[in-house]
Amino acid sequence: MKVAMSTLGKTASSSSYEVFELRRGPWTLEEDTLLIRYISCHGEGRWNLLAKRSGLRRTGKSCRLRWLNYLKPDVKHGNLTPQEQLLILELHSKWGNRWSKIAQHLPGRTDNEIKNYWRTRVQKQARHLKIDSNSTAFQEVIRCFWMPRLIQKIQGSSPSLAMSSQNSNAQPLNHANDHSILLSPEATAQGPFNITETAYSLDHQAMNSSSENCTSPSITSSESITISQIPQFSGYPTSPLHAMANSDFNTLLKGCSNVDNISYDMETFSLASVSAPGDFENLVRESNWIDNDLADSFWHMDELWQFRQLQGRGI
DNA sequence: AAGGTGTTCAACCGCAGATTA
DNA sequence: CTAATCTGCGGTTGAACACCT
Repeated sequence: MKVAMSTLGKTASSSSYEVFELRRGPWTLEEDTLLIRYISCHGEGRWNLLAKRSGLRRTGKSCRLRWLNYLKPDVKHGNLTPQEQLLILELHSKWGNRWSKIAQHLPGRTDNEIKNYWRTRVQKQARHLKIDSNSTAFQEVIRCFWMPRLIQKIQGSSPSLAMSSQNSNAQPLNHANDHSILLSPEATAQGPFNITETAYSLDHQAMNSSSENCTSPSITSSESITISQIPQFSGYPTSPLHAMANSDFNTLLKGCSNVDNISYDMETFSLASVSAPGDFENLVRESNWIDNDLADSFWHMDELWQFRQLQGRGI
């Protein structure tokens, strides 16, 4: 798959018109190696120069994309965790398709990956339900069914989340604008999404019934944070996160990433405000899509990535 | 087993704003 | 100041794979 430089129009620098062909399409192992080597010697940035000097027959754009989305060491490969999915849903409700902005709050995840997740998973469900993914109705579905399920999943996979933040081993997270987050030393060391020791206390019964009456989980807060310390959410309607704004769940999410500038609208939150339209409740229950398609949709890409890494090293 | 259909995600494209000469 | 170039973003595409009939 090759394309002559002259066909690229504006993309190609006018000063760089040369008589060689640019490669397109999937990157080969050799190209990856070349790019990694070049960047390890010269650093990233100045992509057009990099493309010329590295010997890669690629545009600077293509090199940049390959590096940022795939080769960069801190890029996470593999399935999005329920925590990450939850954060994406919440941030998308606030910012819309601002993928790069959302990605900034999911360390190791790229805007491309988040965009793909949204289009392939979230929008797919909207299509199944025959509603516009940008509609208020679909937002309701996400808020009342999907998010609580993800929260359940998070809870289920991390029994220790129920532990109180009063854990004697807890220590303050190094978080610029937050003096309230308490994480165990292990959790802190594990990185932003390993929050198993984060204070997290929810009313299980309310949680379990959330998909039936669409009432967001009621809170049995251990009050490790005060309302004044909780950032204010001003985005689209209240969500399970809003519902839990007075709980340690905020601690959980904040532990997930740098969401300092997110604003939680505590003033507008009330349990009454999160009741769901019955139509969607039935629709969603009948289609049974949440459990099957979303919360449980985990793949096994980690192994593939590790395999590729080994290949790259010639192992 | 084979062909058709659906899904995923890496990569491309066009555009706009930022930077540089 | 202006034009050229670079960079980053969001939308879209298409190859590869999975699933279904």
